[in-house]
Amino acid sequence: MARRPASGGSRLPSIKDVAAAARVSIGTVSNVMNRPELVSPATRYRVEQTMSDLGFVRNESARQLRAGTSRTLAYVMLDASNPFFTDVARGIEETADEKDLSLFLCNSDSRSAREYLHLARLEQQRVQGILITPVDAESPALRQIARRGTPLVVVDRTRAEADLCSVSVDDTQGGRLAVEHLVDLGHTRVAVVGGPLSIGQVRDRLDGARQAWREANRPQDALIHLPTEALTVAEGASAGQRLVGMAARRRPTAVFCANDLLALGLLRTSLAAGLRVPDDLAIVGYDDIDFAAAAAIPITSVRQPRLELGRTAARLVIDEATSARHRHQQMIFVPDLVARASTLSATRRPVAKAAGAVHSGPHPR
Amino acid sequence: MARRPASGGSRLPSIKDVAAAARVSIGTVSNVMNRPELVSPATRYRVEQTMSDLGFVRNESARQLRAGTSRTLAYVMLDASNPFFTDVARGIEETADEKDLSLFLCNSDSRSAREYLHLARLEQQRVQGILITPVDAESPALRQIARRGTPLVVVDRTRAEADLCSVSVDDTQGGRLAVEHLVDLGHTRVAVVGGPLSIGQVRDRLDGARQAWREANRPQDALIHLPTEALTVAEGASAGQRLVGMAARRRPTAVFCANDLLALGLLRTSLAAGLRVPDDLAIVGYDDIDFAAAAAIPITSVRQPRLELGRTAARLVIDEATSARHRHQQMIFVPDLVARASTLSATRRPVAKAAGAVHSGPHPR
DNA sequence: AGTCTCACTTGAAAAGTTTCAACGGCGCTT
DNA sequence: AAGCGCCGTTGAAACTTTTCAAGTGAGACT
Repeated sequence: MARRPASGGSRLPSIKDVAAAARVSIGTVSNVMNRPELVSPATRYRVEQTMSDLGFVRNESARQLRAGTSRTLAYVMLDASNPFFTDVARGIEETADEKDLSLFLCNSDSRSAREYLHLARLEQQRVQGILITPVDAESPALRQIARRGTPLVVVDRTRAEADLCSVSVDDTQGGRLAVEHLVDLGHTRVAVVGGPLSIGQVRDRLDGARQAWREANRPQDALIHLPTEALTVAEGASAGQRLVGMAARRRPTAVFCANDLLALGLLRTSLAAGLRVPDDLAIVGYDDIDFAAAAAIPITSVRQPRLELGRTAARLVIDEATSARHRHQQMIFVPDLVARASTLSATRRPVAKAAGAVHSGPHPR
Repeated sequence: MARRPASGGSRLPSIKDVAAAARVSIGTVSNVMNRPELVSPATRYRVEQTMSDLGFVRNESARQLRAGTSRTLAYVMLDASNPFFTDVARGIEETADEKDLSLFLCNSDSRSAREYLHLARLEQQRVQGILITPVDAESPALRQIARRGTPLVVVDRTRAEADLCSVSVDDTQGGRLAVEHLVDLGHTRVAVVGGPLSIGQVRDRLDGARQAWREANRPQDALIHLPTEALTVAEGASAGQRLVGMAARRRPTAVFCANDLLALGLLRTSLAAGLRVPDDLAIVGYDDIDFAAAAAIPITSVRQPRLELGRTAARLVIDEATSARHRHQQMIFVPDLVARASTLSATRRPVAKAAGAVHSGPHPR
């Protein structure tokens, strides 16, 4: 059983107390923990007993100070309540587990000030590496951290300058896929929903949408933009209100939402207002979070390989931390479109199974 | 601009380097950081300049080793991809921010081994306090950690022994609310969906459901249990399959799901199979996550005050860490029911607005 | 001129661990 | 009996910071 140390205070026993109680030197106790093969079985056993008797807990600060290495990675998430990012985190975790590193999650909640605070603390903590989906991918603070020696990789964004590792998905291409899909289905009035434009992902996705629209030779003004303040279900619902408020003949017959949360909110408002989806209004989302497929009318969405994103990012940061000759890389994944009921009307649906999701392959141009 | 230290290696400059470059003693540099009012403005300015010139980053391990205090809290979450827990985390964060503490999130993913690993590392890290939604609330490991001196509070579970602080919501009561609601609506065949029973929350919610059923004098065998392997959308869908496979006259007319993820999965399968919700099948979920309200048919759910849960837990752990005379407390919140379209058929719906969610007050017995 | 105060600054100890050169004893070999 | 190598153990230095008693010097007061 664990007992408190005999001393009056509540101080945890140190390696010194263990050494004294086990009648060995401090060095031996340390060896028991770090290189047990150097210690004779008898001594080792005695020391281990003493450690558990005393309730010894190794002091990580001291360990790290002396040894100079830490065993943790950190991921600074843009929005912990968006399942997309928790899935990325899961991917990171997988690789971290393999390498016996632990992962700390921090949430910047899209606020630069919070992000900065987290980064400062992580750097002071001398974590092995930082993964971050930054509020602003071009921030010079990121490079500074990397330059000072903490490996850092940008997740889900690319930096214009290639001065850092980054792992991302081609958002422009994703936007194109979405709109090409709608064009293929014959839609001629389409709305793109999303904002704020300060978020790079949003900009790129909408840009891609516009490109595809232009290339399909559709008139500029038949693609309208409904701005939102954030990428949330509530904002999606509010955009939906604006949409259903429009006169039926002016109203777009399809919308592309910059992420699935918006799409979910918009779907709900539209159904509540009596619109039929997809017949009156087709909806495409982005991210393919589980909730998109689980919606009552499963939502067509641009799928990003989020677990793979996380895994790759973790691999890169570990490489940067351990390999002497590391080159920065910009990895860009290609998204694909998962067509579901929110765009495929029953008559056009290629597969009879009502519940089935249809994975499109790489999209034909 | 930040420059690398002159020395060939990539070692970060230490306080000693700063002192040398600014021609002051080490103690003065430390004072600049920790008690700037003791340092003359001129010196302070010079030291601060030097720090930023050299790209000095304070070593948190050394600071913590010497000062003996840490400025971080940690929350070990049961399932980072369940929005309920990220909302609890947000509540914790709020309080942590106020006290200028930073919060690290760890994900045990419902696996004891991972949980144990995280706890061990956090204890070694000497964090200020640990908040945890444990896989097993009765685990003796939790008490041991608290006894050794790391303040620890259990979130969303109560310990049978009151040897730790805990903050939770009355799950039995929540189960009762759900089933009372269904009984009030006249349902006579009800299914409860959830598992595994090793999860305390699930046990309590189902117990509450049974109690309410018994008290309504409904026959035992008219309340059936559909077990699940986990509390996920996929498992909910699979339970839904079993449900729709039943002969219509034997099939329950309402289900109570142990959480909203199950309810979402089940809702989707039911709709896909052509059942009308709530007329053929009424559905009640648990947790009232945002996605429950955002579903195409908004789901009636038992609401827990999750932000408040987090805030309170954080306050308790901080109290335990700082106040000399702290008494362990078990705080139990009372859930309430949010009635929505998934149980209120159009004819019975009390409010005409199609999209509106109806918050029930404390439920009448 | 001597003493006192005050505002800053300094130097050294201390925190708990890791690391490594050195040591002691033991069994072998010659 | 002397020398050697080996195994297990030891002791001390080092990591970077905080803390605090003590020191310095300038000005004020008597």
